[in-house]
Amino acid sequence: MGTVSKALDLLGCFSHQRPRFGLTELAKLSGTNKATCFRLLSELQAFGYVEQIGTSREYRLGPAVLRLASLREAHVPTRETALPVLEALARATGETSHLSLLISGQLTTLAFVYSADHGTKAMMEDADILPFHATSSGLAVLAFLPEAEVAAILSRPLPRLTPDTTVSADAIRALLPAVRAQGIGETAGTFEADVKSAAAPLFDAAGRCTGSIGVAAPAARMTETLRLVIRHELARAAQDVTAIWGGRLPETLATHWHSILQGEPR
Amino acid sequence: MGTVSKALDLLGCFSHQRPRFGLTELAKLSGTNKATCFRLLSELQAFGYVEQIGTSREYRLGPAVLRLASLREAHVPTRETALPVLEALARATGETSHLSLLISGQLTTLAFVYSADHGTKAMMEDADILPFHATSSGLAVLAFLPEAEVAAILSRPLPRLTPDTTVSADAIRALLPAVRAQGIGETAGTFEADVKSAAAPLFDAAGRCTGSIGVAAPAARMTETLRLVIRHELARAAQDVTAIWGGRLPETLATHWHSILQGEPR
DNA sequence: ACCATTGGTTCAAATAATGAACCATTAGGA
DNA sequence: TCCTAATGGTTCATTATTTGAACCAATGGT
Repeated sequence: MGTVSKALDLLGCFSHQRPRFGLTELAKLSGTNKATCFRLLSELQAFGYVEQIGTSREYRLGPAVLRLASLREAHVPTRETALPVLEALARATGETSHLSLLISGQLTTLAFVYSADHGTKAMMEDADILPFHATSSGLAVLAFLPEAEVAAILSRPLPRLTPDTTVSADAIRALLPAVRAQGIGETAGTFEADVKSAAAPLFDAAGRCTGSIGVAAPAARMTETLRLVIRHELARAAQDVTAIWGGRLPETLATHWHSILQGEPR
Repeated sequence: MGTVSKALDLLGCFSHQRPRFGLTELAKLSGTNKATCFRLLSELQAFGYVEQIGTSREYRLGPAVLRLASLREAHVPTRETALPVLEALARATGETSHLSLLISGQLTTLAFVYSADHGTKAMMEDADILPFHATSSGLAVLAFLPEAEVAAILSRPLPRLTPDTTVSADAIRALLPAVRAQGIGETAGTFEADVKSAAAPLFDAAGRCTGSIGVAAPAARMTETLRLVIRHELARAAQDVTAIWGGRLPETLATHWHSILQGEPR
């Protein structure tokens, strides 16, 4: 593995749950030698990608990442262009809508919008990484990924996050044909015990699946009626985002979603 | 130089002016061998920090940078907390306010706010890199940087951007004591011919200068009255941002700004 | 049909990365 | 107060990776 990859691995260690690290701590987590980790961090620090917190010596992400993100959004406004669709989706369903991007084999939350309709709602955080096997977004993406990538993902450990999490790779695989046919993945309590959700895949210009758009609701509110509304709105929203991003739907999906949109008027 | 630094240099090559690159192009610009550049890009691509544009083979920044920025802002809300101050500053002065951060020796625009008061205004872009010698922000920061860093910055070429740009290092140095005493740097037409601007430095918890906050206006509108209003509002705004970020002003500055705020009521 | 340029690849030579052991500083507890 | 056990940071001989000139294949313009 290249040296650069190790440095980027270090950046990947940061998360909402662990936003700062001591040197030894990070070395342990990333599996690098302490001296190596130190040298890598020093280089990242020199460029402002990490910084040390004032008095303590812990490391956290530095301001240089803001510049890159700003440039990326200015040139390829991914988040900005998807937000209006997310807002419409949250409004139409009365539930939390969210959008995830497939980044380097990981499904990363890029944006979300809450609905103001209810006192309770499914909560989300930007930049969180979603497990493929336990989320509707994960299933939606898995169903449209090349077999090689699916195999790679399902060969990793599939942790049990709730009593209902599907932890067998074969069981996950068995779900995918239906997801592929419908163009929508659904889960119930597999990620968070009291949340049910549905999600649809997104595609790039080459027709590759690059992410998903979803809706999550407290289990108690997910009636069959709401479920159908969500499926309807998701088909529309996924088509919209894919179109805005200049993507292209697989033929079969375009057809099936068309029928969903015709058959179940809002 | 470490390999990681070379990879980070590649990321640093991206800008508003040049948001995508062919391989050969980027190799030339970054001064790396084409093979090296390719290998580095491949590693960055594997992690989603760059991506190749659909049909063409050009590279651009990838979506992974969005995740990092999102995490950084969630944990250290730099931009978000400064924006209200920028808005107040733009409102109070009727001109464009902006905030820059010292990142890895470069002064980087983090945020800006336009005023709706006039049909013309000084234009800005996020993530742009400001030349120290030609901007009020640059002078404000230079005046409060350790001598070693000042020397490093002024030893680099100082390009003539307009007929009025100060291009002599000694001439820049001569300006700094006044800026240090006032706590405010000012320029007139040194960056963009028809823009005058003023800026004040920002400080971190250790009292180090980490950026600046400024106001830029079309030269024709910068009367002595407006200039005094801007100086007044800048002193306030810089104190506010420094306080919000948990920074500490140098003693002398705190005193001088206090007198500005007392002496020139709004 | 040609040439110029591009992205991408190869492999021996050169260089940089590695990691066990070490030091210095700090925090906490007895 | 002193001792212990962490921590962040450093060293340097060994090792493995990076490097770059030359090369290839593909594309596009003339």
